[in-house]
Amino acid sequence: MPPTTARARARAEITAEITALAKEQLATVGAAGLSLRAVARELGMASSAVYRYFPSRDDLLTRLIIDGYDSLGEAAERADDPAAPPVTRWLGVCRAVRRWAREHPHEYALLYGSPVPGYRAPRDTVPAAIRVGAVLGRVLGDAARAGLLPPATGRATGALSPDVTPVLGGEHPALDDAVRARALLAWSSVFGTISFELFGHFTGASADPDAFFDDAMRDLAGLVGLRDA
Amino acid sequence: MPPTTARARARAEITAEITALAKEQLATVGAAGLSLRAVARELGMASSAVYRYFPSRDDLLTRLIIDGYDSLGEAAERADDPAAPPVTRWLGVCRAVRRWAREHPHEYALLYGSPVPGYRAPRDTVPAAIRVGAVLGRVLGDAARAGLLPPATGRATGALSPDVTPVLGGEHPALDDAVRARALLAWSSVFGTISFELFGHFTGASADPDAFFDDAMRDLAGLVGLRDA
DNA sequence: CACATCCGAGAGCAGTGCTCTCCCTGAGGT
DNA sequence: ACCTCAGGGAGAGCACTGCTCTCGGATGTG
Repeated sequence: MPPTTARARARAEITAEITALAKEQLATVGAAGLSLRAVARELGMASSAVYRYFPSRDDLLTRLIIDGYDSLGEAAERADDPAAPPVTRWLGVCRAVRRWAREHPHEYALLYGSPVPGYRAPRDTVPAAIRVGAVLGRVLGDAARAGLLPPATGRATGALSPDVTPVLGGEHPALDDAVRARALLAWSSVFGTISFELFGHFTGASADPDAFFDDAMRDLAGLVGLRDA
Repeated sequence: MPPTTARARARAEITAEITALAKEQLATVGAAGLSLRAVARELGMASSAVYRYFPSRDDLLTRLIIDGYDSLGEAAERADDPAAPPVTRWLGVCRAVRRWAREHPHEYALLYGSPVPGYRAPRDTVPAAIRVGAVLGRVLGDAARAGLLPPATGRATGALSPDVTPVLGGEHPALDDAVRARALLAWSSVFGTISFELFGHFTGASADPDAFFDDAMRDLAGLVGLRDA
């Protein structure tokens, strides 16, 4: 259902122009430097006019955040080859995430860095945010179903909410809370390593960042119990 | 050598007052909301006068960053009981870091969140930043020297810079690059987990965050080869 | 005492997010 | 065909920011 009325068409178009320009500005000056007035200026319209499309700067940011999650999620999905063995898949997805992060550092910082001041992520961002995690979760679930996961230890700690089950591989005898908890740990670890690298906490620590990252991701795969063949 | 001249005394005092007030403001409104003018106002002085003490807002931030690293580092050091077994020590330090992070969320975000826009951390922050890592490194080194680490695998990938050796346990036959790399991974994972929790990426995922964190940290300890007894 | 330095205050510049008011255009209903 | 009324643009304005510059007064040093 493309917007039939000319008004709606124009509105959608201008909204897209604004977000595109904002994304450009985000990529160059970062989230904190993103200025509504600047995009308006560059777009040749009064700053007040932009408010017809985005009620506030935070709403623009929310748009960018959602788009960012989607862009990252898509990159992860595209990088995943369901036919490949588990560890290979895991590594491939991790590499894709890292690659995306290095190509879009400001966007990455917006997603996984400090929350924007006084800004609470609205619920709308959740579905997009889950996409990346879901890819890793699928790798885990597929491995379980292929019998490539060690038997569950049964050390269910009750630390996890049942809500995460579907996104972390789904139900399977080899997937108990302990495994899922380790998957969650691995997930946050992936972003921890990437963040550390991107935000400069590793500067001077690794001589070969690519090799270090690959080794680390393989270790994480091993932590959650993934193995090939 | 306390500053004898009254001028220097007053200067140090006012500098301290400014940082204290800035820290307060940081704790309430966050780094992005930190306003030099507000500090000046609350201090009863003209905004321009503050610039006599801090050439720019970023310099104030640098001060807060260094203090933050030191505060966190001290918390970690105080939490470490060198007499305890390795995993206990590891867990204790991790818990202290998490505790500090939860008590100082904005300060934590300033240290480990997105880098401040257009702001490059000066070299001064490095020594303070290393303190936390050094505590974990010491736990690793002590474990190695106590013979509580599995023998090195010898899978030296050359991914690490030799600069990290001293801070990651020092020289020891049980500490090769593979172990150190895993320690570095564990380090970033600790902060990845805490960041995810603090920045809301775990919301709804863990029913018992404390238990989840402890389990995760224990898993990480196992990953680097730590074990008790 | 004289000189130099330090340091506070005020005005001012350029920029920000956001609001309010005014006005015109275009779409929908009668 | 007309009238109405929402949609959307422009401009002025408010309160705020970081930062600079200039002007005096206080303070320490030769």
